[in-house]
Amino acid sequence: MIKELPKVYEPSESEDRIYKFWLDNGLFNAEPSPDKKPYSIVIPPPNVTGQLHMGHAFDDTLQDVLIRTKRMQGYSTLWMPGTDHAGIATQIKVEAELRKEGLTRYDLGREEFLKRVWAWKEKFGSRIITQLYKLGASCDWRRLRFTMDEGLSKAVRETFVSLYEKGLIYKGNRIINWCPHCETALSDAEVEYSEQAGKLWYIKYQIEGSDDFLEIATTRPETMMGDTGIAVNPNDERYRHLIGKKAILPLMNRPIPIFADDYVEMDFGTGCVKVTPCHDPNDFDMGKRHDLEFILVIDGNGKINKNGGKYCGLDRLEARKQVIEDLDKLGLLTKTEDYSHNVGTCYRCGTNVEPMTSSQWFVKMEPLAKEDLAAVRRGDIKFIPERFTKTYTNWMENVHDWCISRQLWWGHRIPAWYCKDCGHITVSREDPDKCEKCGSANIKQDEDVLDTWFSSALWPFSTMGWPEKTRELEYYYPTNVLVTGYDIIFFWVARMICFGLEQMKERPFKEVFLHGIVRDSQGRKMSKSLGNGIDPIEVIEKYGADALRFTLITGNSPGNDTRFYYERVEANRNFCNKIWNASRFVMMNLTVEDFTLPEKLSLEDKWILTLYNRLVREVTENIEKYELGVAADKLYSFIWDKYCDWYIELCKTRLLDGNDKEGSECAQRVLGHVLCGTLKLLHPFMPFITENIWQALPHKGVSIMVSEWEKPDERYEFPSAVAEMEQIMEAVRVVRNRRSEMNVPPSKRAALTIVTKSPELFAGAEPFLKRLASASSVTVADKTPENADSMVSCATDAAHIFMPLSELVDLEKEKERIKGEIAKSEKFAASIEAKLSNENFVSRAPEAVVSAEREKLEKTKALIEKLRHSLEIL
RNA sequence: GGAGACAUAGCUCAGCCGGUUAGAGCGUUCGCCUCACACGCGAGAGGUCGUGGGUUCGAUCCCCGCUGUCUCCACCA
Repeated sequence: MIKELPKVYEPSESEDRIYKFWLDNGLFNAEPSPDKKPYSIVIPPPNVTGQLHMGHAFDDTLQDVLIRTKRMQGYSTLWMPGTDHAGIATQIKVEAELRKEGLTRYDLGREEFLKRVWAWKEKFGSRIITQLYKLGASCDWRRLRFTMDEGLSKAVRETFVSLYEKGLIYKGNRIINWCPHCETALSDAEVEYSEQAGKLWYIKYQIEGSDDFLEIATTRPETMMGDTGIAVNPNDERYRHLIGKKAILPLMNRPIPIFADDYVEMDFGTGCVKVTPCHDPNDFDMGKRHDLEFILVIDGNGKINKNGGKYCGLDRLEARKQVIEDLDKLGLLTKTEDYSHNVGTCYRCGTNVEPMTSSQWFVKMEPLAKEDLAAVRRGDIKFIPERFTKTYTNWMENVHDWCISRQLWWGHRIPAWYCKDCGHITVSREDPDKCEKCGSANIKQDEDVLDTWFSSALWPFSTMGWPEKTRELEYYYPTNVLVTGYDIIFFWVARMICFGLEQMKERPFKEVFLHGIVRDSQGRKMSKSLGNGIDPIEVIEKYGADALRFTLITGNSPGNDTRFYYERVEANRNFCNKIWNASRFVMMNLTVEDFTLPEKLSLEDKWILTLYNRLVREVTENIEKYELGVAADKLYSFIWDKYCDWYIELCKTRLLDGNDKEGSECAQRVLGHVLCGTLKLLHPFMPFITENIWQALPHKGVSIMVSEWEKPDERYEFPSAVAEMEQIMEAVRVVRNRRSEMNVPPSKRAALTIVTKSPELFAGAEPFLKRLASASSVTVADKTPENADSMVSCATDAAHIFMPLSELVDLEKEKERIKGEIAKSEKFAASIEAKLSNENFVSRAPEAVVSAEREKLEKTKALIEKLRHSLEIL
């Protein structure tokens, strides 16, 4: 037993050692076991070459709390770890490295480039994992998966092929979002809209065969070379006569049809819309409806192509300038207005996204979404907090087909081969060597890879070995809960539900526990560009993982953002220190070998045990309901305000008096029992310090993390002891209060005379009053002492306490003070009386509420009576 | 345009789906080196719970309107 512990807890000295101890003993390992119930969580896979940021720390702490709790509750728990290849993000990083050498990926070629990326992955792939060690994450690391592992790649391929066979994946030439910087298509979810200052240009078009003009307004003149029509509202009187005629497209001098479409708003701009089917989603639809020509004028690199006439080769922004200038010269530019509008940007690089038609692969969402909505409506999948159900259903109800092909090299290559002879596309589970239709060997694989989120969508089952039928899948699937931020509901959560239901015919998780974003102390998002990110590893090194974890868990509620303050980390570091010292105190006084509770318990033992029982019940319940912050708060206040501030102090009487062996041992057992139990309840939140202390205390088993979760024990419920103890505590408080008001130092002790109807109780409390209320002696009396007029008094509802310190007090001021207290209590009593005299209240409120009010009134009256008496004496 | 969240002490937030003399951390005031802890102990000050209605015996909590802040979705060229 360690008795010489340092006064200040130093987390850095033990955390790594403890983590290694857990690893060495295989305590994180998950095995399907028939005699246990399964509990599983898959980690939201971080980018393989990324670093741990506060968002991960938050997300993973929440998961670790749940996993550790369930493990202690006897479940066979699997926390499945892994990393994501993060297509665009990783490729961008490696390309940036290449650029330093003056190279592009095209210089290297596909194969060489991929070698580079793999090397990059080897170099940085383990960094984030070891950072998770620091946090205390209890994942089964033997099972670490990567989205581009062989097995997971097989899952991706199987899914692609089977969806293709069902007609749920198709290739089509449709309008998509294109990032000219990343040079790839993006899905709708990958586009972030931002308000940008722009201009609205008004341009004159001549009507064919006439001297008349019509005017259009546009924010994007650079696309006009691709215009193939002009639309007006069918009800617009101004333009009705032009419908069916043609206008001459300026600069290109090409006649384009004028037609009517409901889409056009009459009161915006001029009421005439230039239609560019290849570069605007709405125009694309109109183009289809009215059978317009489709002319692509912007290339993948954001430059105008050969269809753009003289502007060919110009960057889109340069082209815009030129077009405006030319129109102005021709006298066709009539007006320029400032106009602020939402522009789509790439979520990875921030570049303005270019809508354009392109031949891409899509997942047909409509038939899938039906099931996805039904599962949530049935309650098979529950969102916490519930309001996110609506976010999800709104999105699912309006979901568009998902563009899944990316013009990147890093990722899962699309398993489709094009026949150069017959044009047939062969999509296959095994690499084909000939066209499945015409047998030609002249086939070539699609150059593109799949959206990163395609493989992420399979994560809950691909990590467990699917498409093989594995023990893990059988036992741990579906997972119990998915823990993630509300910001990736669409990217990930919705798609996992989609593919889980489609491929497994079973939901991927039963519950989705959503949290918010960790912001800086000013409420700003932490970001690289602002430089306001806080590195969790630095926080851990300085304050310990437990303090960081506690900071992330407390002070917020599910689904809400939270701000990060060093002051809070410090407060929680102090809490660790408090636990450390309380434990140190217990150990310093230890002579018994175990913490079996004795038959005969003291009042204060009954009090703390009752409160402890309540704590066990509530903390367990709170965790069950994902109210982790509430649970943590309760542990904090129990340990600090109840166990340390009162119980330890009360125990000192028995522990330090020397002659009371039985009492001392009883106190030790209760102290130890409650401490051990509280450490267990705290362990999911603060795994390191609890293990550290638990190891130093008498214990059974290898580790606190596999010890049995506490259960409430009805044998230790003592409500009347709690009430009695409260009376004593209240007496201590009022005496302290009086002394403090008079500025009496603790060293100046005073003889107390207590007038009470519970003489035994207060006589028994003598040691407590001596220790905690600076009493030199305690006399219990049944009536006011003779010399009360020369004493200072204070009162609770149960006790009238006198102490001879009157020389320290101004009599008149004392009278005023008492009068004030009486007034306050009388006001309170009056409010209760008002309630109780209300017929409706007495008859309609629950009996328990009414009797509680009656009791309150009685106590208040008892207090007032004593205060009045004090006043009389003076 | 649609949806949602938030508005509680100087600051940041809790308040566990109606009954509390409304809580915490930090900050602040006063007194303490009290034999676990000054990363501490004791005692205080500080809140018309945004606003106007409604439901109820009773509303910080439920419903409706308003004001303010924020977020997401859609996206009018």
